[in-house]
Amino acid sequence: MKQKRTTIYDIAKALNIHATYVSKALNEHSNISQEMIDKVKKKAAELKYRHNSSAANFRASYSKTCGVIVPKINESFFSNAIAGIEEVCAQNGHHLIICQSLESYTKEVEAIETLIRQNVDCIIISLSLETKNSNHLQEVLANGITLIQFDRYDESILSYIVKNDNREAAGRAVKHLLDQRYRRIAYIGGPEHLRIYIERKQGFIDTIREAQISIPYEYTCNISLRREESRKIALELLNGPNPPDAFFTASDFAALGVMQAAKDLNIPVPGKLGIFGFQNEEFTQYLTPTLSTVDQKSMELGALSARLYFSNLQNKEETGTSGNYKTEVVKCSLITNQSSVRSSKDPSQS
Amino acid sequence: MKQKRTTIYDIAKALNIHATYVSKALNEHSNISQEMIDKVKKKAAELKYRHNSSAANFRASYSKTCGVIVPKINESFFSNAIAGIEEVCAQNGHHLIICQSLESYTKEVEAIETLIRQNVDCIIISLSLETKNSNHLQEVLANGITLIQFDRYDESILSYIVKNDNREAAGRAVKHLLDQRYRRIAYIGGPEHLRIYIERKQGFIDTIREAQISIPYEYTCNISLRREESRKIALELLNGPNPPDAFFTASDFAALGVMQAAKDLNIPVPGKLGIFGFQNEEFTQYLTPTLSTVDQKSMELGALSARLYFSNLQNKEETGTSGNYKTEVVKCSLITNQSSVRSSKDPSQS
DNA sequence: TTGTAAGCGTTATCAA
DNA sequence: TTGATAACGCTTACAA
Repeated sequence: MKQKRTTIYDIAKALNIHATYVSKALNEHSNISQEMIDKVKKKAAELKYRHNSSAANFRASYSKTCGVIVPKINESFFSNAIAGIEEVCAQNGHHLIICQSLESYTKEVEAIETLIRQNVDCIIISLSLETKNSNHLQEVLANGITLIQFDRYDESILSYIVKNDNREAAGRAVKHLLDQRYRRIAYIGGPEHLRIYIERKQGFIDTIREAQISIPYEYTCNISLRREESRKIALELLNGPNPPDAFFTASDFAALGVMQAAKDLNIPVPGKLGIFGFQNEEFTQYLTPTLSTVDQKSMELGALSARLYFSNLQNKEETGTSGNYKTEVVKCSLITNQSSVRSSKDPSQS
Repeated sequence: MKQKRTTIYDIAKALNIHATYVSKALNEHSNISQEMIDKVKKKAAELKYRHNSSAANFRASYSKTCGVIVPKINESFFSNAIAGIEEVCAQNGHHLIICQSLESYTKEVEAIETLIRQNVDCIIISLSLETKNSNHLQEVLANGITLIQFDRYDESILSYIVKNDNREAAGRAVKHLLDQRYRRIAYIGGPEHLRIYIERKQGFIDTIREAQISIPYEYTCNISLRREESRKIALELLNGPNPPDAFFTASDFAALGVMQAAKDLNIPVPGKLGIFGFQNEEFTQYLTPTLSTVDQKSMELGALSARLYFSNLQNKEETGTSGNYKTEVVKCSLITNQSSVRSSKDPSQS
């Protein structure tokens, strides 16, 4: 159906030279007269020739394409990360094939399959919440494809990892809450088969311990971090015999649930309840009160992931050896908004 | 560097049959004994064979890939649209190559070039604000690639168009403001080389006229719809001799600017000033007051764009003819939030 | 400086 | 039922 596109053969025929030579001319190989180059290029333009990357890539057996798998494209953390990846890839003449796992392990496995079939040069992934098994990641490596995990990673896999200083950042957030005279701080965390949630929780626990405060058993929980689920948990705790006076959550969506719960119960934030999220989703700045959160630098996280691939690539070309896998850490910054900053009049509870 | 992947030749060698036959067996052609199919598949699994789509696609001269170009991946309207596109494409065994124009005409042209080179089967695009010229879109068609424009489209190009009922939706929004007893309604619109901004403005003007109200000259403007720019304009109008009592804007970001201006001037919203946006960006629901907006059904817009491609594809296969280009219209729904709903106590100004 | 051959992995087509 | 050939468009290596 599609009309045939112009190929180097068409140009060759028109100029009475060999196709190979056209290819060389277009690529400006040395040993080609400038005259010829100009002639070929002119004819190419005339015939509206376009380099067929898919043919060239096929021959060279690479695709100049990076596969990206994220749980959800339309979640600002991920769309920012993708924006960062896209920019770096574009700068390096690579393209992006994007898949979403929708937090499903099965879909994630399918996406990996697809990308391997597609012959992508590297796969940049942030794992779904459901992913507990890493055979599919092993497959990526077995196919000689560079694997880069960002944010939600599996430590048991030999790959590049780009992550935040989760433990430290969580610690700083909790420290901030303590400084604001909150004392009964609850933690809402994520599924702990994912390392980042262990790290964030650890930051929480360590910091509380350092302050020589004990944490009631029910003050820490691990959930799937959805808004509604978090709201329910917050309601339970706040209605309980020993309500917390602050929440630190491993996700802004969970924090949103807490905020909702506070509204349900008419508890003033930050006066009687401090809230600190994690992720720096776009909406945090629009809430009333604005939500304090940990800025994960999502765009930078994405960009760094891509850069890691390209620097490794360059290294490979120059030295013939692939660099060692390494873990890069992007330092989070705290965004202390209204939800966690008390005025001096606000009472500390005890 | 990359170790060679298993091909059908490897399987053929292992089984002492011809590669062609392996291909047929894997594709379960008729005339192949079930026994053979099983044998081949078993060996394929054993050797960890993976179909090389890029080789197959190259041979078939299609790529089973859709190119997507949006101004900004990380703007919820677009990331939702992409999510919709992705889902439909995945269902149909197609992949997505995603580019962002960052609202730059030059980048958009480059992206088109890239996608043509990549041999994508279709291009789904929402134009950059800078795009006034459509030669690059013409090129897409000239290369036999299906073109689908959504939201920000150029009417002069023969392509599929997926858009909202912009004029009607704008009319309904303005009608709502009138019903809420706002009378001096200003309009902040976008660059009018893009049809959608003409349409939205027309909806505004028509509705105001129908109500037999006259619109002061300075009440309508066309800008690039950025928050700061809009805020400045709103400040000017609100500080002017004849301040508006409501704003209808062609974008939520512009509405955000207006809201900011109202805060700057301590004008109560919605009491003294009504605001109605357009786009249904995620943040609108988190503002205080929540922002009324026109829900463009971004995910549906994206999904429909993709579906249009696949139904055309099917049609082509079945009848051998490509269907006529058509324009699909997605009906917006009004989300009337707090920013435009007055209590009965609020005075109408005159 | 220019030309030729070969091959990347797949599959449609024709032959046995 | 199985095998062989050729082709998709490009580029690398080598020959002239």
